[in-house]
Amino acid sequence: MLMDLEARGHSEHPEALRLWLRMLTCTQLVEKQVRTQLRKQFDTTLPRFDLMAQLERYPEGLKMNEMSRRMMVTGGNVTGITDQLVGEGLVERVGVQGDRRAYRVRLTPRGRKVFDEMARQHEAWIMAAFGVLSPREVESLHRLLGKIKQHHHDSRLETA
Amino acid sequence: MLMDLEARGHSEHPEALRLWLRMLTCTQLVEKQVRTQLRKQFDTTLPRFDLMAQLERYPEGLKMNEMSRRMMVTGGNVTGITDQLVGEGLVERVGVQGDRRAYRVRLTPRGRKVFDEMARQHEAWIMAAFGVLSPREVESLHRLLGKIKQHHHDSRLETA
DNA sequence: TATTGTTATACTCTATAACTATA
DNA sequence: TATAGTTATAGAGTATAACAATA
Repeated sequence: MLMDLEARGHSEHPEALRLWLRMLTCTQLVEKQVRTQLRKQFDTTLPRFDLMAQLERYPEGLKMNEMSRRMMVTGGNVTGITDQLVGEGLVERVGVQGDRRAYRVRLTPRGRKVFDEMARQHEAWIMAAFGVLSPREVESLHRLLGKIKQHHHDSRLETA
Repeated sequence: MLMDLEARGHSEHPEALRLWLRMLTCTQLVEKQVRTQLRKQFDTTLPRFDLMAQLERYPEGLKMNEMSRRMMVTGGNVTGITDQLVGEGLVERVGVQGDRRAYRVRLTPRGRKVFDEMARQHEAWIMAAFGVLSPREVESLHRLLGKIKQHHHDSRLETA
C-alpha cells in the first residue's frame, strides 16, 4: 500500500509535472483515509459528507443548482445524494417562495447533530495528516494553492 | 462550474482544514481537466494513462502486484485495466522466468508511441495549470508536499 | 423558449472475497 | 501454507440526455 504515482511523469520531468504528481499522491493519501474512516465510523461517503458540509454553512438551505455548482457535479447526481440523505432524515427539501419549480435543501435538526460529530472527527483526521507542517508552512501552502485556484478561475473567464 | 468545496470546513476552520479543502479543490480542478482531455483527445481514462505511465519507466515491464502497489489499487482492478489495454494492443503480458505464476506487463512498441503523444499533451495541460507559479514557488510547493507524503509514510510504518 | 429539477441509463473505477495455479 | 494473479460481485460515483413542470 505504499505508492508511487510520481512515476507517472514523462521522461523530461519538468518541475511542474513532478509537482502535480506529488500533489495528486498527497491528495489521494488523505482522501483515501477520509473515505475509509467516514465509511467505518459513520457508514457514509465523501459526497454525502460534502453535501451536508455545504448545508452546514447555509442554515436556510441551498437550491439544487447551487449545490450542483458547489459540489462540481451534475444535477442528477445531487438529486440522488439528496434522496439518500432525505431517506435517512438528515436533510429535507423545502419549497422556494415565488418559484414553484425550485427547492431548497437544508439540514434537519438531526442532520445537524450528526454532521457536527462527523465534522469533529474529520477535523482530527486532517490535523493528523497535516500535523507535520508548521503553522508558517501551512499558511505558505495555502497561499500557493490559492494562486493556482485563482489562476484557474481567471483562465475560465478569459475563454468564456 | 465554479466551485466552493472550501465551504466544507467546520465552523472553527482551523488552518489545516482550510488548507486541505483548498488542496482538494485544486486537485479536482486539474484532475477534471486531465480526465476530460484524455477522453476527448485520446478516448482513454486516467487509470489507463497511469498504468501506461508506470510502464514507460520500466521497459522490461512490471509484475501485476508491483503495478497494484504503485497505482494504489487492488489487484483485481489492475487485471481489468490491463485486459483493456491488451485488447487495444497497447501493452502485453510476458511470462517471468522461474515463476510460472507471475507475469510482467510491458508497453508494446505501438503502446509506447501512443503513450508518448499522450504524455506530451498531458505535460502541456499541467504546465498550463501551474504556469502561474514561479520556479521558486513550484519548488516550494513540491518540498512542502514532500513533507506530508513522507509523514504519511512514516505514520504507516509506526503502526505496522 | 428557457430554466429547475428529476429520471433513466450506461460506464468507469473501486474494494472484497472466492478461486486457480504454482511455489 | 503462502503467493501471483484472476474472476465474480456489488456499490460508488459520474456524465449524458430525455423528460415534466414552471417561468
